Amino acid sequence: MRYWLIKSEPFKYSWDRFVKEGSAVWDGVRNYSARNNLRAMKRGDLALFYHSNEGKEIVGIAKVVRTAYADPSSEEDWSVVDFQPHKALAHPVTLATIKADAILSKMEMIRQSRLSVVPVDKSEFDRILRLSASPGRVADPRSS
DNA sequence: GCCAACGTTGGC
DNA sequence: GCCAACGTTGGC
Repeated sequence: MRYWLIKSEPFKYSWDRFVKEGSAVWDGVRNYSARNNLRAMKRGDLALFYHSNEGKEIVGIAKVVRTAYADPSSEEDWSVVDFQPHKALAHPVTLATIKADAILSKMEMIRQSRLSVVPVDKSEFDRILRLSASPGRVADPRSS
């Protein structure tokens, strides 16, 4: 089981709409690294759902329900993956929190800030979940 | 194969 | 609205 992070501008496609519709074809990815990440996803993998531009926070978790297939919105060699909502975060985890955290500030999403589909380590994923359980920040284990 | 020009993403 | 980072394109 692997973990990922997928980005969406809420004005284009929001978490709320994703939940309302019950599933999403993740199309429109036009970057080779992002495409390769999509292609590496397996059924059941979990992806953090991040709102870029507006919000700048992780708001929920999506689950891969269909692995990569040809993007119907393109004649070229692009891929899509189907997701279903898995769980909303009780409290969104903001970019500011991520950047201020010793573990999370090393995330690929920070290193490669423009990439819309990035891998996430299990330790990072677990920490996001912990932070999302309560409002505000949770003490960094390394600093205690 | 190099690199300048340009477009896009996304944070600020 | 600006700009940094980075990917892509195309001339040479």
